[in-house]
Amino acid sequence: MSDHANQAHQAADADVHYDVHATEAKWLPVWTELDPFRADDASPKPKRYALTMFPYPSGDLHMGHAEVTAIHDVIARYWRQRGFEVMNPIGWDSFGLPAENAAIVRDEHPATFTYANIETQAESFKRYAVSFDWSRRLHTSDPEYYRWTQWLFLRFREQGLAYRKNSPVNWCPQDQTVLANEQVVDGHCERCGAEVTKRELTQWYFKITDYAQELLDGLDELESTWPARVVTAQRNWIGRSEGAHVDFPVEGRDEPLTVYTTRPDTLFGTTFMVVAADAPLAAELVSDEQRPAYEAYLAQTRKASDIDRLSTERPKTGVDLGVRATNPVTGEKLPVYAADYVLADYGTGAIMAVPGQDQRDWDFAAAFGLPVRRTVQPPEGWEGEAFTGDGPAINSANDEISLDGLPVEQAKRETIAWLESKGFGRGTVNYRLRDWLLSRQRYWGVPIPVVHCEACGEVPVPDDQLPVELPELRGADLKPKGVSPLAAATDWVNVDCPSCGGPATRDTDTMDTFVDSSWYMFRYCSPGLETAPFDSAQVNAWMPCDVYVGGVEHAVLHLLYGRFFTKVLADMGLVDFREPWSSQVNQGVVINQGKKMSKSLGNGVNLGDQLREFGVDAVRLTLVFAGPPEDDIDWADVSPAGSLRFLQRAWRLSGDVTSPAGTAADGGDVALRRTTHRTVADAAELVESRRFNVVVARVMELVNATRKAIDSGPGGADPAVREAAEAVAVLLSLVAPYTAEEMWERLGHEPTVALAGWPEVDESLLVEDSVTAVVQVQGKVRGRLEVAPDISAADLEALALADPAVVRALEGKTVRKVIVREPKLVNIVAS
RNA sequence: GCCCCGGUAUCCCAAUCGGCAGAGGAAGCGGCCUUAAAAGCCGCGCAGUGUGGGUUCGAGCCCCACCCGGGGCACCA
Repeated sequence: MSDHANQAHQAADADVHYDVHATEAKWLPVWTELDPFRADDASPKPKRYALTMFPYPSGDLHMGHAEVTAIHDVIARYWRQRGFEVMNPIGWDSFGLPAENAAIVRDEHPATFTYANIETQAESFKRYAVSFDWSRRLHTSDPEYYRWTQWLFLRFREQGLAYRKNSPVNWCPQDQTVLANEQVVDGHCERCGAEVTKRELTQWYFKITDYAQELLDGLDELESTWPARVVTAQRNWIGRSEGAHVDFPVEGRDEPLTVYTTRPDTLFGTTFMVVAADAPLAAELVSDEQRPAYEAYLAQTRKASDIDRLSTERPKTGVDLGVRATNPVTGEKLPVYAADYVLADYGTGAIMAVPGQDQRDWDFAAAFGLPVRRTVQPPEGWEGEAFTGDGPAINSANDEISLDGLPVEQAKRETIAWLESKGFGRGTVNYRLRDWLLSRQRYWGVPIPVVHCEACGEVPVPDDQLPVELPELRGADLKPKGVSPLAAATDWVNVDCPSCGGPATRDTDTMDTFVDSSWYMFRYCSPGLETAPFDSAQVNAWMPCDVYVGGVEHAVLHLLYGRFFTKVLADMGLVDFREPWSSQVNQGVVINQGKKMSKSLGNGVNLGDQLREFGVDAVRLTLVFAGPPEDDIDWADVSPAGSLRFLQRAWRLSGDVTSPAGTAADGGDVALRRTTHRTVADAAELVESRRFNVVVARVMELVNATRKAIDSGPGGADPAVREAAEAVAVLLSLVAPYTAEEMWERLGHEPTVALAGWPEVDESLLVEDSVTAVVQVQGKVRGRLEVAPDISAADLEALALADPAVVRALEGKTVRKVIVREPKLVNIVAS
């Protein structure tokens, strides 16, 4: 056992120390018995919903869990003290790959590993004294939960919001599954880090793009209550751009070649066209003569990884498709190329190339010896290649329209109007956001509740047959084979078609686990409900969540998907709000010695060790006090030992109070009473504005002031001392529940301090009877005056000018100007 | 390359409206207590706020440029 814990345990002089671990052991069962954190749906109190991102059950809790829940719990416990009915639920995001991979290695079932970890984490959360409502606990891998995930999927499908399509998708060769766009980071699998390749597969998608504009617009309202970086990340991700679709007739083809451009004003400068090599369109357009060359190029493109494709340094490659398109504005015949620098799944998969105004097109033109025609006048002395800035249009006129001389924005508008009037194109809004690829070729997830029948095609599993439960597979059965492990469970796969009764097979993919976590906050509002995913009335009563606390790594994935689900549910009439989380807090990460904790660096800090050494309260206090919640915490910079010392100091106050419980504070030492009331008032404001570290600092001040009052002031019998100590206990209950409870008991009260209520602030004690006014001459402090807080500007100016030090400073000078900011400052300008 | 956030004492961090740069903690130093140490208690703060300009009676805070750190986007037409 460590030195610190030893000292705490010995408690030889009981007035100085309390036994941290004995205190934890004492109160935990009492709280379990009292069950003070169960949220009452029927409560008449105003409701608050405090949500923390539910954990994935990987081993035991670590420092990251400790930080997020410590911060989150301050808010939940504060609201409770303020008289709100608080729902603070907990559950587990318990489907997912790590358990499946572990099951393969250990020849087990993923559930064994998963549920064992959940139990471990649950016990740890309880010891960590998080004020969760355990009665609402859920696990996304429970059939009772995923039944409703399937139900929601079917509702989405009915509305055309879940559909199957064949297209090139991101494929992780390591995990042997497809990935959503959001799960590919710099060309690598977000989860395992393997280089992602492309495969052409038929997959399930959610049509999140239908909501692109609303998801973007909704961010305007969230801007003031969500972290700026999350809002920015989502805006970037959605990537709205405004431009036009332009139709280029193609010789020998009825359909025109339609491109998307954000620069319709540069249409006159188009000197060639490019189609994404891997777009079906390219294969359609290519001439017979060029087909072999195209196919060779395509094969080469397919081999290139996203890493290569993402490199902007890479030389431009492509192949002439052997067809000609006509520029609608000039009538010119333009060559059409296939190239890999154009993306198949953005816009129309084809572009009009304007080398004069686009560097990528310039590079391609240079590589293929294609002409350049500038349509925007570059500034004097321009030595660059493509010019993308603003300037007057040039070389942009035909018999019907002239853009020459117009600035870019105006030229765009004119061009779009002309295109629309001629039927050659139209103004368009485009988004970077793609539909959400939700199917996965893995086992430990929600089975997609669809049956494929030769006669009937795609048939949804009827609601009354839900859930479609996972077949029992374990160990080697789960090994990635490129097709879902479910496909091998033939008894499970082969079913009668729900529609015609003929032979059919189940869909063998499972859902992305982000589907599970897109609606769990709704389920918490009516967790046991067996007839629907949630009770709309309860959901509308509790939601949207008043605060959502979690890591910023979910800025675009989970947080965007959850918003999307909410909007769909609102459109289905199931909820009456359109954003699930009205405010959000992102905590930083806990690092050590300037670096991320890792096994290879050997700088890991184990939460269990810290709790054994310093106790729950000291660790929680350290995490909250370290700095603003969103800042990273370097464990080497903070002092859990210092936190423990402070808690002992606070606790000791409760033993030095000699007045009986219930003593009225009136008549107590006014100076201490002022400090107490000021601290309580400030603490409320600071919690509301999420400056938890400052709250702790203010409580430390109050503890110091109370100590002073006991030792060298009015003494422990003064009623103000009791008032202060009780305030300390309540304020500390937000961060250090064990210490606060112990103090509360020693002060003669019944448990639990968590429901003691926020101390009432006496406004009259917040008004000071005098304030210090600073007198400056030329901005330098020359004197101080004790004045009444309501002193008039004229009186303060007169006092200031009469101050001897000021008079001295003004000798030989003429007063030019006097700025008075009563009651705190006077600045005299003189020369 | 573009966009966002941040640089305050040895360290972590405070500083509502532009108004005395310091609330709190860590480390350090000194004292009391102690046979001694630990713990406890008391005391000790001349950094002018990354750099250079500007606005202002007055700038950590506002404006401009730059440096450093962190994050997002990036062949998305």
